[in-house]
Amino acid sequence: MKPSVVTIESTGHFCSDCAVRGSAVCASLDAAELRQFEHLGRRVHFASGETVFSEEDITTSFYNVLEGVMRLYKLLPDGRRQIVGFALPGDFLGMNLSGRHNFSADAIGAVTVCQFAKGPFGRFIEDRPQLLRRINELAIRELSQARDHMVLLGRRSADEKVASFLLGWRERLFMLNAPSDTVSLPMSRQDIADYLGLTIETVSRTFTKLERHGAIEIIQGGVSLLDQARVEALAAA
Amino acid sequence: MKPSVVTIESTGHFCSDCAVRGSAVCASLDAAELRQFEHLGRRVHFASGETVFSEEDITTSFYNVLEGVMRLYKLLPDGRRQIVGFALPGDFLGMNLSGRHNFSADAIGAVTVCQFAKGPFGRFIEDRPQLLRRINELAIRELSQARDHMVLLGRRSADEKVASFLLGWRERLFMLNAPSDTVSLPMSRQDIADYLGLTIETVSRTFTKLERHGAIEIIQGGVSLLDQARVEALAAA
DNA sequence: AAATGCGATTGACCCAGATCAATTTTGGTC
DNA sequence: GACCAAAATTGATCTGGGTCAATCGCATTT
Repeated sequence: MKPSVVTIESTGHFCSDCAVRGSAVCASLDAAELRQFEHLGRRVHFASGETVFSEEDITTSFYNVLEGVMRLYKLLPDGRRQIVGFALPGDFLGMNLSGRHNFSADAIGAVTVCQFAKGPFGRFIEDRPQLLRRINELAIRELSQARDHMVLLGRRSADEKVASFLLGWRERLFMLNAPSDTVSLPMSRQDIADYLGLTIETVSRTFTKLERHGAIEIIQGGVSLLDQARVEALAAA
Repeated sequence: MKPSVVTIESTGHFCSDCAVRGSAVCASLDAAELRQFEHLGRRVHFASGETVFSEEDITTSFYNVLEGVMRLYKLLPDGRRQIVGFALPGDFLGMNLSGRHNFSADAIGAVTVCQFAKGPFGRFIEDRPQLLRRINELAIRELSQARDHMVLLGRRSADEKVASFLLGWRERLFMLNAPSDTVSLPMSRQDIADYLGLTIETVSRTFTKLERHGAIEIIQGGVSLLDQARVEALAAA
């Protein structure tokens, strides 16, 4: 979907009371640095379905997700799509070598990001190895997740893929805030399919199968984990 | 395979005439720093099939590949294997967050690495942001490769997987040294299968098919690219 | 409350790639 | 150069998940 209305808030927000203060890149900054940092970023809102940046776009900004969920994906020339990850509040996007993004990102539901212009942000990092170290840390974590996902894509069955996805997603939501055995799934079945390397039909059938076996209950906007042990068994660690 | 004979050379080597001087982490160091750096690493040899480190091992060292090829892989409890990458000279291994490796690595053929103890290396980085930046650069490059590989694993057909693999591997060898349309494949068919998320039979059949179509010739220890355009077409970039 | 439209589900059928099972080729080794 | 073991190839068959094609829900609009 193409961008339509983007809202930019210029003022009125402070890093010190930012929701992702503790988990994002900025976690590595002290109070004084944070005040300077504040002037670098601006909050930007995206409506559901809007594209935040596209693969092969020149990188002009870095983004810190504040609210909402984004899908990160790559397309093949013939339209096949692979979702390489979902971004949640606290995730940092935009790192690259070539000066171009190497995946596209769009909003699933309403999204707020903290946007940093590349130049000023780069200069700010320059003499703050702490921040660089933090960014490195995030990159290494993502790398580890990426490798786990390769195992899933290359070597797991459809049942295992869906079960691991549910557990992994639940875990990520848990890390953020809401402890809950009802797992909210803001993304579409097609998104899940493109994340797991399956078709939408297979994802749907697998959900239904899990429900028939009493492992989950499919509810509005998500699922309820009824029998976590069973789902874990299916995920086959 | 378990470690058997590991040869350690304590002296007699200098970073300044190291084969990977220009491409590895050390590329970010100046002559003076290089002399200090020299004392941190030691060259270690591994014989074919030996394991350099295993997943879940406590990280005690970082490694810089100097010579040879390594397979990097993860295993599922039931033995299914996914190769998450191949390491070539210049590659840097061992970065992680948890203090444990998140994949295993073993030698394909004879391998020489430059091994750094975690502590001293960490301290050396401490006040050298240049080096940290270099490591970050390498991590980001790997992340980009990992995402490309997710697309391959999740959304490409067997033919496309094999064709892209051949082109990608040829490209990596090209970057290193030997410009050549004969592509050396030091890894086994099983390794290729576990890298591409296929079975050994499918890899073998696809090679044969490519050969029948005149796109490649299967030779001792590799293949010869006869019709690169055709292979590229199959890879469907 | 009927109409619309899109996401999700379900069913019927198919096929790419897995599995199972022999060979064949290659590389050592005595 | 005969022998053996491991790797690779090839063939026959099977099947998990894809493809094609209807519905089925709902939420939104009129």
